[in-house]
Amino acid sequence: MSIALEDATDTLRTRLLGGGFAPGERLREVSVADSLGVSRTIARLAMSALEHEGLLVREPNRGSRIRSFTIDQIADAVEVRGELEGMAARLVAERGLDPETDAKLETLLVRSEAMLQTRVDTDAMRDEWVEINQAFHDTLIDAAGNWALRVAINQVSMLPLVSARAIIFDRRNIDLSQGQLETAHRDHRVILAAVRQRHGHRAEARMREHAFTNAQNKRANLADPEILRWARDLPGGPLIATDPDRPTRR
Amino acid sequence: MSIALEDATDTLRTRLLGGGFAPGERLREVSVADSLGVSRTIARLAMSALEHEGLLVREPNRGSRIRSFTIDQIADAVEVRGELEGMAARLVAERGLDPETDAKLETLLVRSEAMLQTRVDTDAMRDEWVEINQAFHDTLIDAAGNWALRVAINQVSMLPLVSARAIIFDRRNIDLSQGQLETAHRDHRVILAAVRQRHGHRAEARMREHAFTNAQNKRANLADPEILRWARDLPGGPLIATDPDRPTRR
DNA sequence: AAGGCTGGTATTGCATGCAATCCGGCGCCG
DNA sequence: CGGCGCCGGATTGCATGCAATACCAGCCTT
Repeated sequence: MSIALEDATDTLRTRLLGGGFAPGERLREVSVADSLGVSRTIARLAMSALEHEGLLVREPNRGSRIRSFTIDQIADAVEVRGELEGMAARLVAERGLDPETDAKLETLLVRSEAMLQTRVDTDAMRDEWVEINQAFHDTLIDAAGNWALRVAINQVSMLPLVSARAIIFDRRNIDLSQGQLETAHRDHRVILAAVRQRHGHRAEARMREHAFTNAQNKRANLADPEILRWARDLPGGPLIATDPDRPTRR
Repeated sequence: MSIALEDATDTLRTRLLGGGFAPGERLREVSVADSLGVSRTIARLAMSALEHEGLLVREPNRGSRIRSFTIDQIADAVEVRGELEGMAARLVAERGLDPETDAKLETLLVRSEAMLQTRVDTDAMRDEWVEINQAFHDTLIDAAGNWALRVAINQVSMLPLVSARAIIFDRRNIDLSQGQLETAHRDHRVILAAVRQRHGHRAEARMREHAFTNAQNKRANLADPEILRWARDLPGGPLIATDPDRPTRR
């Protein structure tokens, strides 16, 4: 991709995930092009890319609409991600961890532990936590050395609130939130230990559970109207459908 | 997508998978456009779509090249498909099979059994077998009712020789080939039985094994130069890299 | 003679213009 | 008064033209 197109795609994606448009809203090429300051061609290509990513649906001769996602769809996708990452963990365990990857994962976990010594209660800390979490998952996936697996995970992670970055912090109840982080961290520890011991099945099972917990938390959290309201500030949050059975139409 | 673009994309995809271009070859927009009888715009969009599907890689300002796939990459992708279809089988088992789906799967298996009464040794029969096989897998996946799972499977199945359609028949040894079909069919029978009994874990494990066997067969078969030569007639066959370490350059 | 630079050519990247299609409103006819 | 058909505006679909960039060959310099 060229630079202008890539910029336009990124900007449009961010705008979509950030709630620049209402779910179900129809996107007209000209307005997209104008708002991005590019030509219709570029806007069209960017929309095409986002269509492939699953954020837009294209209706022949009618242009594109924004997809909206139900909480169940999101949780389902998280479970799929868990299945795939479970496979990644299994593969790495079976094949063995090379020293650099091992060290990298260890460093990440040490950083997590350092953070957990205090409470993760500032935005900066939350951001750092997200980074570490993402890096841990990515490192493990890449270590599996299975290209198709990488692609599949990227595909599902593209959906809103599915990626390892999408962590919902409950600001009302810091203790609860902190507890979730501690649980997640323990999972990471156990997974890494299992991988080191070449326990493929255990690594897989634990990774799956790790994701399943996440999916269940999302289901439960997003059912809470107040948490849902916070979640709308997350990337993709605005795309959560309020009423699953009646997708927003114009 | 519009009609001209869709046609162009399909044609180009078929041509790529069919070996119209050498792996690693650079595709120039004008030549693609001319050969498809469309404008550069459409050619460009079609190439962009195939890039998202993973068949092309785009280098900035340098256009697109055809990806080539090593046997290992293909087998890896088959294993990923197996993992995902295993999940699908598990979900269906846990959630229970509705009567229509049950009947549909049963019908497919009965048809398979009828075919296995005689030898599957004509092209027409092989095609029918492929259809049935594909339908069985698709039905099960759709029954899982997990959209992200569907998307992920479609994504990996797009790669050459990965989909449930890509069955390599060894024409030299009909007995061997017939034996593979019988094994595959027994797998299907066991999977359906496990699903009916709501044995999620068993259904998953067997489906995974089913795919793993397939992946192993592909690894073994494609190592055989003669089978590899036949495989090149399958969709995507020509994209199999002969020498993994030295991707074809112009 | 070898290496670097420069100009030309081929190719991609982007914008705009024209044609095809669709949607909504109005009028006509039953 | 209601339904059907036609027409105009709006929007997408597609093609072409121009600009930018990268590749390559030949020359000039050292």
